[in-house]
Amino acid sequence: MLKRSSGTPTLEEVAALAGVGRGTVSRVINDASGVKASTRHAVQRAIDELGYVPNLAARSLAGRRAGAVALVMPKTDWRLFGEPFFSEIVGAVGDALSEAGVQLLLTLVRTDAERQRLVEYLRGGRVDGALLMSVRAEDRLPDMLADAGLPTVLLGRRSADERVTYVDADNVGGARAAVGHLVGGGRKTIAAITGPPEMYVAQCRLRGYREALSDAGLDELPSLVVQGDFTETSGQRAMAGLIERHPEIDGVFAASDSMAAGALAALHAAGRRVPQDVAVVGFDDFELAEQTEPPLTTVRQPMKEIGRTMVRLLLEEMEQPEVAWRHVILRTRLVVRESA
Amino acid sequence: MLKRSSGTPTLEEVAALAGVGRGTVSRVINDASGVKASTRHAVQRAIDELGYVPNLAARSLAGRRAGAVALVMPKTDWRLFGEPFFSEIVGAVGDALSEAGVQLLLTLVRTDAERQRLVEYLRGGRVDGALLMSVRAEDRLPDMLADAGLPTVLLGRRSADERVTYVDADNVGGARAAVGHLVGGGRKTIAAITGPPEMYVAQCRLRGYREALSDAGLDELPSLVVQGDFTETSGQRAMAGLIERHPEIDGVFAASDSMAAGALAALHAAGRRVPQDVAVVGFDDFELAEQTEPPLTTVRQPMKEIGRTMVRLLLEEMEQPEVAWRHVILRTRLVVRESA
DNA sequence: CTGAAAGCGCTAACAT
DNA sequence: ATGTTAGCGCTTTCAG
Repeated sequence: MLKRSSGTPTLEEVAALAGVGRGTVSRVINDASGVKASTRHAVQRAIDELGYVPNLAARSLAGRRAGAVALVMPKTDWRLFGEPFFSEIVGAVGDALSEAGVQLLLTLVRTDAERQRLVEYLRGGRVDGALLMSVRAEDRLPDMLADAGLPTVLLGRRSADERVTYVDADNVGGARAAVGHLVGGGRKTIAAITGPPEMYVAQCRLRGYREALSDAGLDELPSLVVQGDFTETSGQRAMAGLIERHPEIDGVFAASDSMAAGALAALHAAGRRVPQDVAVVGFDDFELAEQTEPPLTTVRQPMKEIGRTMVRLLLEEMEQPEVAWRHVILRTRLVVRESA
Repeated sequence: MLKRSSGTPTLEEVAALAGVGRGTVSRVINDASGVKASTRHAVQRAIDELGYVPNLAARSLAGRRAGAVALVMPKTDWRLFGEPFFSEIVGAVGDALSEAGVQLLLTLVRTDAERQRLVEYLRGGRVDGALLMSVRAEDRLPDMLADAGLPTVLLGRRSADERVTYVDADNVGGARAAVGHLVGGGRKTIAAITGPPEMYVAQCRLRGYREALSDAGLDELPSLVVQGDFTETSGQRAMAGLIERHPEIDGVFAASDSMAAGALAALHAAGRRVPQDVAVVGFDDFELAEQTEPPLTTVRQPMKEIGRTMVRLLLEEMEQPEVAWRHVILRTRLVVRESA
């Protein structure tokens, strides 16, 4: 960076103007105790007069915290940006960090070159920790960061055997509750529209479906399980196929709200009445679920809670590096929106 | 930040292992010329062996660039996240920065406390410059940063008299072209649905409308100009009112695509045929314009170009601080989508 | 309670 | 071509 040609005042200049030593100024700007009120005021006056702002590079070099954490997201998931999922998480993370006086930095990763630069950036001591969103199973970034000793927290896990600290929603339990709700409503033939099997979250939601069927003593028919990719279109297509093969279906569990919305569309198109003929439940509970006709019953993830928990874990690790990773699974909640 | 307990190797250790001085290592990691290939290799080997990553805080302290720039956006405009407007800009900015080897940091500002922290962060020498999006007229942030000597580039200007470097689209010219298109199509009674008058962009688009009318020798009827707030709902309401007062309207210029879509809805509701009875043109040209029925003719802003230009200006200012601010107004383009 | 001094890890100017 | 040296601005002992 171009030196602000003798422009920005330094701590030393403040000290000189205030007629104290630099140590004292340092204590004042760090709210350290043990400074006489009068000198504190004198220093503060000098700071204001000079418009002094501490140089953060120097500060972190000198051995304290960087005062910032990064929230990393793969650019492939940019669509997330517009979704409540993303904004709620970022909002919650931002709030929690804000309270802690930490600056939030969002970083996007797309190409390998960007990845490389990001790693150097993150490992370069300019952030105190990293929060990673929607990490793919094969992504090694979390390990690289964690191994480098950088406090790292994932949103969601990459596999059952995740070895980096993470926060996740109870996907199994949520799906189980959703399907349980269908069972409780007297549905006998319940289909599932799942997500990509290579995504752990999809596996979990499918497992929940199975467990619920098993709980209810219902048989699982393989042909009742169709794979989607979390998009609305895929849900629609999946449902259309299901209707054809299994006209007797009276309940559908979709592993995402978008797919549930798609399923709804396909059902309407096929002339089925919802929920009279077929009941549908989704997973995620974003605004989408309320906009459908009829509104969808869905499993809600506690976004705010997830964000705050991620920050809490991160701050704790920054405070006191943990030897082991930890994980937190947050409870989900079924939001029933049936007019039946 | 917790010191990575003697974990992370330093440049000095690399030098020792490679059996060279630190200056040499510095040259190698900075791709500086004038290092014998053999020693360069030796150093590289040491770097790999130790897993050395330069400490960025130290690097920026020592006087060079921070290697990062911030893209700041007010959190009030979060909705932008999902919009093509936002993602295209971020994409273009990211690409340009990526080529330059600079890390992009997105920062959100909401509360005053966050603002304050952001200023300290930005002025703290951890970024080489700042790009600001959708800044309100009354916002002093740009001046604070620019005055502090931090290279700063705005997307759009706050007023006619903007004193911070900015890149903007030719809003006047775009609106003029749009309305000119209506005139060319033989429309005689052309209404305008404008944006909030306190937003400079809205003023410019309104001015373009006026100039086009004037060019065509058409009179401007005050009651043909209605104010919206850029949302679809406001466009719909505005159009409904216009239809009532001026059933003879045969052309509509909306200062945003969303409002144009709203106007379209109102027209359909009123039984008007588009574009036979009434032609509508919008401004912005995001996907929305293609999804309406019929597709909207709109003024397209060159998002990619805007993003790249912002980065270019920023990098230039980083390279060589300008005494004066500069501005670039990019041409817009009318995208005609009329089946008439 | 406060001043002085010793670095943090790196770059850059100066020697060699 | 490469080693050496002097800081960058701050935090943090360690004295006083």
